[in-house]
Amino acid sequence: MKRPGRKAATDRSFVVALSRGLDVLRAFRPNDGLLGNQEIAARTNLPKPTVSRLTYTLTKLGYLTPVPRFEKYQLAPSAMSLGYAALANLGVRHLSESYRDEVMRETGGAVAVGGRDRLSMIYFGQSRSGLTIGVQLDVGSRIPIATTAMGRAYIWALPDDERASLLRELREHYGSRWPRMRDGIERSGETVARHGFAISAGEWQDDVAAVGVALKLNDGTGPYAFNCGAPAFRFTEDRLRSDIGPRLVAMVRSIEAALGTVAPQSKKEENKKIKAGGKVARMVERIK
Amino acid sequence: MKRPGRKAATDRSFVVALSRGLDVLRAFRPNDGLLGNQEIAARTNLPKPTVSRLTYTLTKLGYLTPVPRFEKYQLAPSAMSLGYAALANLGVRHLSESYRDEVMRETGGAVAVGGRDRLSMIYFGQSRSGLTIGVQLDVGSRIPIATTAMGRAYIWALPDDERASLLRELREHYGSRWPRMRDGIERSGETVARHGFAISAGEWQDDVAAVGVALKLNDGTGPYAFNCGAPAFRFTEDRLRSDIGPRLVAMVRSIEAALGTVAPQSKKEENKKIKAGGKVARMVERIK
DNA sequence: GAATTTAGTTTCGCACTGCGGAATTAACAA
DNA sequence: TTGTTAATTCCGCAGTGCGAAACTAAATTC
Repeated sequence: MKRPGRKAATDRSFVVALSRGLDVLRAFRPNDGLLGNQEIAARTNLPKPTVSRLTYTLTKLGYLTPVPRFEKYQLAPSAMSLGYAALANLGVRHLSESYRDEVMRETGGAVAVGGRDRLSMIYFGQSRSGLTIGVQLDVGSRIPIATTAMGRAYIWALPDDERASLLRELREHYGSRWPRMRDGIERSGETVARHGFAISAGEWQDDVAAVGVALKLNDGTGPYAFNCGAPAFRFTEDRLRSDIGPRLVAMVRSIEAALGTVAPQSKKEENKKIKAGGKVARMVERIK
Repeated sequence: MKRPGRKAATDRSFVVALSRGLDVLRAFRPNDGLLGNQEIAARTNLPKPTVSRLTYTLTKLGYLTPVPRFEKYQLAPSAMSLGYAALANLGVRHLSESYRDEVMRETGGAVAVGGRDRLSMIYFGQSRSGLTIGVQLDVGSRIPIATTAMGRAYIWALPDDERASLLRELREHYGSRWPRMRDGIERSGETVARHGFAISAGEWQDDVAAVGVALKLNDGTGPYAFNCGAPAFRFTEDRLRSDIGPRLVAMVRSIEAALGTVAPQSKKEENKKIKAGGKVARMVERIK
């Protein structure tokens, strides 16, 4: 008999213990700092002894710190270092910095790049001036995909099939709130098609207005997306359309040019890509 | 027969698969961005099929992205979000920000807080002005424990037994280079005892000079450490001793006061702590 | 100060996972 | 073609990782 609570028994390459351990780490969300085994068990739906073993392992490895005073655990610095290795390797982050700074200075808005994690976009980097008060987002911050300019730009940069499955996930997640969100997403689909940027004015936080533009890479990763936002009184919807949006589009196009993302650079590369087709297809299929 | 490559078979609570999966993630270091299964296998000393399964699992979970173009993997945004949750929960980071800023302005040096991961210190947060060129360290950056001011301050804030075992690890790690490092560490032990700060002038990077001061918490986590550094021509050894060092010590004492780290706050807490003794001891013992 | 509640740990037998040596497939290079 | 290098698939089985239930230990209630 199959034990309860397992993933599909058929997938012999999926390492359940690893998945569960990472779920335990993810149970720690910003601002609830300390968690006991009990709470972790509740959040992850894992039985207590299993959680006990996983926290024990994670502690030994240095990803969790016990806080004896409260008999709870806290994420440790090691957990951080995982993430920041990721950051350092995201070329877009570094390469786009000067472009972001420039647009920030020109527009007075905060400019950021991010990528997707589940149903959120995560900030890789951002340019803020002392002026851009209000929005206090840092590297690593999450914003929802469905209601933000960055997220919507991302959605419309996805290949059709991936977009479809993302939208399905969003629908499930949001339940009754979905129709309103879908409308916003569809509207931005139009602005993306027509002008290259998505808009969200007051749809995420009612005093924040922003535009978003996606960046596609040709290495199979991404897409990523940029935004430029400010308090609503500073970025009127008109200004977003006529000034900020086009500017951000221009910025991203420049970055694309700098990255040479348009097409494989050489005959050889082109060749490689075609030949790799079979293998890649299998790879993607399996991951799907 | 025991299979090769396993941890001590006796520890029934240690989840090997989780440990290995995290090792795979850690195999990605800043600036070598893409790794294939082969390279991961080499770095982690795991057999190829095992790596295959782990990368498959991590990819499915969204921690790795396949880069089909090169048939390799890259750390994905999800990996980052783990680390960020850690950051957001480190009260010291946020609470110390204004203090750090002030010292940065007063001294012209970059001021940072960090904690330990293995044999490195990791930056949680830092204050840099436009003036502090040269040192380009970001949140998440690693610097060695043995040769930096931050690391040395940390070492001398550890309880004796933990310090001893850390020093042992360092000795093993550095081999023939150890004696020189030990000298530096010992020297800073004296300055810490006498003045409260550690110095590293040109011992990490020969054009960087810094002081470090540790912060002990009474919740059982940490310790953490602060540094204040600048190009060597700006911070002469004399100035470190007479000006920067004392200033950083004063800063950390203020932060400690603000955190109320000196003793348990209430009779009830005190009580709790004592009663918890037995359980805590067991916990620590097991983790040791 | 006994009874209850709440949180975490230990036990233990065994089902099934995760393992890894060896074979296989695939993409290139010569 | 043949050789080389890298990744995946096979597959039998050792032993890991599992989780229900029992247990311990604090904190709380009455």
